[in-house]
Amino acid sequence: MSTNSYEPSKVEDRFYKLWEERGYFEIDGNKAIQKDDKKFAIMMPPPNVTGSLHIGHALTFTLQDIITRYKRMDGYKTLWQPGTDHAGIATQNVVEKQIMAEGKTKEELGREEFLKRAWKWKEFSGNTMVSQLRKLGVSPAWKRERFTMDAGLQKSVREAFVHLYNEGLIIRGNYMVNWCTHDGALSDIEVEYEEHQGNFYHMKYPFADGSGEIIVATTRPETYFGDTAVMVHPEDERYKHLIGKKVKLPLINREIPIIADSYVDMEFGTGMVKVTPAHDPNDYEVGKRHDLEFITVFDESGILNDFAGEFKGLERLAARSVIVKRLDEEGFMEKVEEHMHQVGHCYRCKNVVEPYISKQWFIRSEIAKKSIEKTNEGQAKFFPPHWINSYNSWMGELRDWCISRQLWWGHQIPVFYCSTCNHEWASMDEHPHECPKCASKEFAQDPDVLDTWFSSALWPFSTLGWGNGDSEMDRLFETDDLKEFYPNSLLITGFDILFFWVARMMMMGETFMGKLPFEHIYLHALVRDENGDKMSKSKGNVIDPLDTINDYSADILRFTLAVSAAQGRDIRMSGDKLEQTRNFTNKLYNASKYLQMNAETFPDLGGFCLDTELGKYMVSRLNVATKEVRAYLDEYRFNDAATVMYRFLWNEFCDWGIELSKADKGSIIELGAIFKEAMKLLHPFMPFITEYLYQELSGKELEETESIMITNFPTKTRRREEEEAKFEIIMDAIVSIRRAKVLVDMANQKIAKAYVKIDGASDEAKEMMKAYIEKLAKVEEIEFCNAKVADAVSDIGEKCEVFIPTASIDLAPIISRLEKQSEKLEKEISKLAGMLNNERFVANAPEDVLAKNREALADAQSKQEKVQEQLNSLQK
RNA sequence: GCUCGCAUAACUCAGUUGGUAGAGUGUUACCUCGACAAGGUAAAAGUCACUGGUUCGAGUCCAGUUGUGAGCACCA
Repeated sequence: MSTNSYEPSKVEDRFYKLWEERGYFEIDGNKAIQKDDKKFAIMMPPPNVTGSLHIGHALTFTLQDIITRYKRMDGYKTLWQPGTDHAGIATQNVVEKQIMAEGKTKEELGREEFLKRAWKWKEFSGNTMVSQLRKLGVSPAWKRERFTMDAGLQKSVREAFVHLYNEGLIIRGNYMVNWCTHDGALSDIEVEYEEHQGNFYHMKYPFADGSGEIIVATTRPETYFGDTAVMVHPEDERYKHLIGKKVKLPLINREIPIIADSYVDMEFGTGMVKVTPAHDPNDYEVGKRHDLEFITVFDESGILNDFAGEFKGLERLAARSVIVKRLDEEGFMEKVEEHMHQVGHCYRCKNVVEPYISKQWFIRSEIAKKSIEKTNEGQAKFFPPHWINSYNSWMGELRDWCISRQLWWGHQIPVFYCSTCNHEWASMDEHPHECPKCASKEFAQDPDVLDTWFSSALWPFSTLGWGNGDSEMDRLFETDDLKEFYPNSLLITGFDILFFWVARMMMMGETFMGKLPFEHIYLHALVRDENGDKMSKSKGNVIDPLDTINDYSADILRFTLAVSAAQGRDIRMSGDKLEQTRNFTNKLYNASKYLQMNAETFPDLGGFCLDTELGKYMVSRLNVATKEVRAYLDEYRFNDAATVMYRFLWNEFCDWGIELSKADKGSIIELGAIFKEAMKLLHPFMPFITEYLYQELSGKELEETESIMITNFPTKTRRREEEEAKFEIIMDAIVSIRRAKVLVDMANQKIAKAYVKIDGASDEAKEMMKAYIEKLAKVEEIEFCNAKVADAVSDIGEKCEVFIPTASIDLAPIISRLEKQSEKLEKEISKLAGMLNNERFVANAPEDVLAKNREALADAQSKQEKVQEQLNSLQK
């Protein structure tokens, strides 16, 4: 190694390029280690094609990459399917703004020209996301990268649509939908409700016969032009007699009846409700029940129409204050109260959403039925499991899904209307030649496009070739893909798109493939800032993952995210945590430097026999770590798996392995091999530094050899109890001596002599331990003894007792420490004795627990004896 | 209103079928001893939110309370 510290920027791009060029990321990238019938498939949730990488992406793709690299190294034929999403509304809005900046409108440009612009923008901006992703070191099968509007996926969308259309599962109709006056129709979940301080306007409606007036209360006075009734509860004694009478709407003087409907809550407001069937979902139902007229008072852009009389031409929200003022002037406003209520906003543009009657396309909710059943039969498993509750409750209340969008950017609905014979049909053919019924050439395609989530709902199988035709076969997908990779093994995504995306994939996957699309669904939480606040541009607390990669490294960002990713828990990201990981990478670098000071290169573990005691001990610890990392990764416990690596490499390998090797240089070759093996274990988390150190210790350059990423993930998990027991004693003795030395103010000094009393270790074992203890405890000479040593400071460890002879030292602090220790032991003894004296405990507790407790009690008691003895001797 | 989380050391958080409470950071003391001061050694620090229950035994299971967060629904 030539430099003084590891420089990630020098290796990350270089390694990534080599990995990708060599095709390691592709499904046969690990061909040499693939095992029969082991297949793993995971889909990348396609990020918005014109977006840029944010910290949430960094988290989700890091976790996906960890699992993918793990499976790939573990011999699975692995597909991680990458791609991007066309993101209808978001992308269209961006392009519209560009055009507006040029002083034009999209209508002036025309649909065709607009789409050209959108594609251009997609080409320009579409690579940003994927190139940023590469910086993160992720390893999806890039050669298969898809786009939700590429040719094959357009075909699959048409295939799906036509199928559902012909089955009657897609229908078109005039219904009340969520309408954004900017973005058009939205599905139910695209509306975000927010608390809003509004007003409750109490309006006077005079009776038609001039015999007085009634008071109705509303939050949206501008809709009253569409009122076609006033309703009261049929049992309401106050108003019963009014049912059937007529009132006149203020200013416009249209007469409407007072009707009775039990929907009315008598306690709320005045108990009199204006009914506006065309502008309120409840009133819509009331209107149908009572056969009322549906009067729409503003157009698709929210501009009031003729029904609004003098207010025609005003925008609905702007009109409110004008209307209220006028009503007040004319004496129609009884009072205005403040009123807190929920107002729906468009999730894209934050515009206030209106209930609006419109002719739209819907997928009927029946489509979800089987996928709900199968999920509850356990055919797909959620991690963490409680998400199934949210899934069920949402799926259970599912209403028809509005899938048409008044946009140009997206999959245009493949339905055609013949103007000659009025025939309507859905066509697989992008450009049909004639009406299939009357052969007329006079027909037009529905102008709307499909909800973006319609195409992403097909993602788990459309990317595998379903419905693609065969144009891109063997390039983007292969013939057997569906057979090999459907259902996908796993989905990793954020809980926030459980309904938007996961649920939709479940219904579509089940419908078209007959099987749920995933075996496992891992939903991760949110990344927050160090104060636990949500990151947002307006708050200015956004952490840009690319900045983090530049300032630290991709490895550091990845590991920090992984070690923080406890299931179901939000992640607080902070500079402190990144620094902790940076220190960890520095530790690894230095450990490797130490190894290289002692040998040029190191073999791979497994190619040779471990001879040294230390080597055997460390390999046992590695095996324990291997077992744990595997178990944790198999359960998607990323934080636990990462913590195990941290613990093993720092607290075991460096703190003890390397230190002990200073007393046994012969073990260093073995430790190097073990370290290399540990790099494999760590590779999924930190792909770059592990590759670097692995090659360094092998004395190779990646350019001339195979990558660590297609070596076998460690499999050995056998523990060597015997060696572990020996080293536990060694470490205990070392810590005990160090503790004793602190007491006599000799902490960091070398001392001449120390005695160690170990019960039950053979002379041979003791001989082996000697050098290690001398070196690490800094003692000139260790002598093993069988009895207490007089005139000595002692320390009682877990497995041994040590004595440092002393002539003249201050004993007071030693005595106080021992007294404290004695108190602690006393507490422990009374607790354990209490348990063991309890007949019911002894009768009911399992044998191994009893044994463990008895042993613990005996231990504590003998320790206590020794402490007491020590105290006695010192206090003389 | 319904559903689902969370509450453990000063701070951030682990704690997987119930079996003597863990990590990192921070704190204190000491250490430049040839991997690493982005480091080392040692130490101190917890009525596991509260109340009750089940059990021989509860941070862990059950019921309730308080605080806190999220999702869904309703609101003329």
